[in-house]
Amino acid sequence: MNLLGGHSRVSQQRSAKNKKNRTLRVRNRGARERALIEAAAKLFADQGYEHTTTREIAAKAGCAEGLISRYFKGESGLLRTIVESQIAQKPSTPAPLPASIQEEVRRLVEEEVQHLWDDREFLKMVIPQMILSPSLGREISQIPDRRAVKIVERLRNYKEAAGLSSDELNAFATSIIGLGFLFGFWRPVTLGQEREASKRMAASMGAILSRAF
Amino acid sequence: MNLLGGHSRVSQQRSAKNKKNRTLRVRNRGARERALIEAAAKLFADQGYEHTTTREIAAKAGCAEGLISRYFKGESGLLRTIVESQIAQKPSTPAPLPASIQEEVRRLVEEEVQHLWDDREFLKMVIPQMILSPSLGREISQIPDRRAVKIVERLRNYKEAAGLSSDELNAFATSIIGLGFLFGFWRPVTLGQEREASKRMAASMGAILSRAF
Amino acid sequence: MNLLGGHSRVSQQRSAKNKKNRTLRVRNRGARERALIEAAAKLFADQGYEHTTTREIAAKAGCAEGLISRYFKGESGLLRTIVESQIAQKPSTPAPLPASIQEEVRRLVEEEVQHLWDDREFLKMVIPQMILSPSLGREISQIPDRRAVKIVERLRNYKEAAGLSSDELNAFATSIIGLGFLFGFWRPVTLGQEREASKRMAASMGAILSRAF
Amino acid sequence: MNLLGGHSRVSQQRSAKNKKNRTLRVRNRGARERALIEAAAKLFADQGYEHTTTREIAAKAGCAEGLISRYFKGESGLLRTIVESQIAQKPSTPAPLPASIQEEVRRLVEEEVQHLWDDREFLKMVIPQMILSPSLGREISQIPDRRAVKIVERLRNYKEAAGLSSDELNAFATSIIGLGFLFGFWRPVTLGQEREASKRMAASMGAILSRAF
DNA sequence: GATGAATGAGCCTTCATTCAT
DNA sequence: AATGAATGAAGGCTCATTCAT
Repeated sequence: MNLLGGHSRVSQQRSAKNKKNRTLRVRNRGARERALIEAAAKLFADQGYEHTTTREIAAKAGCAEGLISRYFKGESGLLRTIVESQIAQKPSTPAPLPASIQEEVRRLVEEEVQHLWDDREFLKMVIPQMILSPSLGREISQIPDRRAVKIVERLRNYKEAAGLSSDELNAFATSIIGLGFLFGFWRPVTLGQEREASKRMAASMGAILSRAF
Repeated sequence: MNLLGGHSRVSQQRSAKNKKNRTLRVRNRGARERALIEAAAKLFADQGYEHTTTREIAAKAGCAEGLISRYFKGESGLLRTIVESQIAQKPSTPAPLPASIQEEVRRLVEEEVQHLWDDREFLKMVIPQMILSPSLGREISQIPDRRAVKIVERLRNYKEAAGLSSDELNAFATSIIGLGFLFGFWRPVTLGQEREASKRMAASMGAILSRAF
Repeated sequence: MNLLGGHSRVSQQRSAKNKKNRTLRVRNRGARERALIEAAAKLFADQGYEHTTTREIAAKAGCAEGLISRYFKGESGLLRTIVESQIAQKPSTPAPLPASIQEEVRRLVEEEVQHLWDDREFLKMVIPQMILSPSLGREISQIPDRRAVKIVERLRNYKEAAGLSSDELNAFATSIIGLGFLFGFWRPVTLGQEREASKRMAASMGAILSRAF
Repeated sequence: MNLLGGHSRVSQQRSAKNKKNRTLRVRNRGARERALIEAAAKLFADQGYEHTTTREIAAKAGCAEGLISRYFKGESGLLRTIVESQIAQKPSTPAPLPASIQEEVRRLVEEEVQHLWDDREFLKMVIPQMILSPSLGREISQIPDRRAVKIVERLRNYKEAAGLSSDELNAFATSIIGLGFLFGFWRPVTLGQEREASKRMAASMGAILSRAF
């Protein structure tokens, strides 16, 4: 009941009983945002974005549900924030070049497998959204494409790479990335193959590919 | 029989028990089930299972919403029915063996690319669910695994295949399937790469792989 | 937990316990719509549109909240429906013409006062919305404008009306409507004047106006 | 002093108790209060009280949201402050009496129309609340009632007014106020009639009314 | 004193399922 | 057998207020 006698829809004066057993408030926006992002990323990966409620995210992050809307403009904004920060991620320092291209190919395959496995939480989270939204897919494709460019550059350091045209080299690098996806993420995570078996298969295939030179 | 035109298993179970008025009833029920399956498969692929309402499915199929619960025990049963019928699908007739293993490898890659492209609607539909449900992933992994076995069998017809161990051959076949997935589905559909570019990359890679022998 | 192991956001299978103590379902869409309209009109008038929750409307109408969205496209659609049906209302049968224009003026004022009093629930409901939305105001202004035209027509039946120009006659009729609004609605309902006092004032003013001829 | 520039009663109460640093503090607090009142009055009139958030008010006033609770005991207190200051408003200096009562009646109508037009922002703000709260309506009705008394007093200066009883005179004055409301606020602001057309209608009606004497 | 981060109750809406017709 | 009206349990979001800083 407000000033004018009407029932206010929103302003129900918080009664005295709420003063007790209230959680201590902390003021730290940055930490709250990070907690929400972390909680959401985990839940999105585990249950899927569609099955994750803002209630769950807030509970896991230990803060109020309303902050999701306020900080990220809604649940979808939270997803977008996570995706964008992942896309913007800086590349790691490159490994030293092995002596032979065969060695390098094997190493690349192994590295990609590991990399995709490390990113599995992110992939589980975004793949359903990529399928729904072509534009998101295109945005995310920057990640493997940039990696492919890096691989081509590395392979060009070996004289044997001269035997392949630019397009072939590009297809080769893209395929290495793809095999990383396949054996690092797709088969172990999505198809449920045992991870060690996946890695062995990848290593076999790396060895076979290295013979292309 | 393709996914979207497949006979529903439910309709086959039920068709026997209607003794009277059989022709009419069977035709009606079967037709309705097929209409629902077809409508659902299209909508699930386009909008995702999570964003497809039973209302939409019924509207597109031209029948009442309640039938989804009645025939398929709910929306999820409809998805299950579709997935199961796809898994149970009979393999198509194999192509004749080319003269050289190089030719065969190139052909296999191309065939896989085409195959995964043809199945893109199904994949778009199930991938988000596979990520959510390891058991579904394991079930679906039967499909590529059976194909890999077939590929191994075919490659064994060439003497050059003897140079690879059984594990290597298996990894090789699995990788071919994976490249089919990569260039037939993943890159064109999910990452938004132009389909022809994807096919060219796949052909390049097929050529490179064929040199492994 | 659904088919795929994920938690469905919406499809929580209704457990068996709900089968008991469920209200009997009646299938009568028209009656439901009318009940909702009636309940909403009353609540909107009493508490204001902004302070009326769909929960309250549904409870008062004795049906499920979701129907408001389904039938009227939301709470606002319910308001729109009510307003439109009021605007479209057929005019009542006109009273017989009194012998003198003086009598007619007094009668008109009285009639308008009564009319606006009768419509007070509707006015209480729409006025806040009219103030918010100019377009709604313009739409609703059709009601008094049509009434003013009718009044002008009636007055033209008396030779004394010839003493007023068309504009004057129009202003006169509009003022009669306005006095009806003033003493029939505004003062008794909004300013809290005692209704009988309002009516007496209106009668006084009617008498004074009648001397204009 | 106009509504939107009026001194807050709260600020005057508080201004005394700050002994130290008075000038600065008083100026700041008073200025903030005035800024909040001004911002709120504008927003309440434009969007309605119900649709105005404290966030918006604070943003427009250029100060912190929390001050609304602190200074005015919440958003509703802000509205109450505005309304009370308007009700308490001093009457303006009366115009000189024209030679004829006819002239005076025409002048009064015109004056009222202008007056209600000037107050339109205030009316847009309070009308929805008046409809919700009879007590607020009664409080606000002081404003037109006091004006009606003033009009009666003025009319009594003319001998022609003696032809009307006290009640009639009162009804006449109240009707003039009502026509001011009708043509100065209701029709142009709420019904969307063009303002000049409203004024012309009012002038016509003023002329007609003046013939009552 | 002033700020604005944080709270959390409550709102409208959606939608799979049920069941009277 | 088929329909679609009705249900009701969440879900995301808003926003006045509180209170740590």
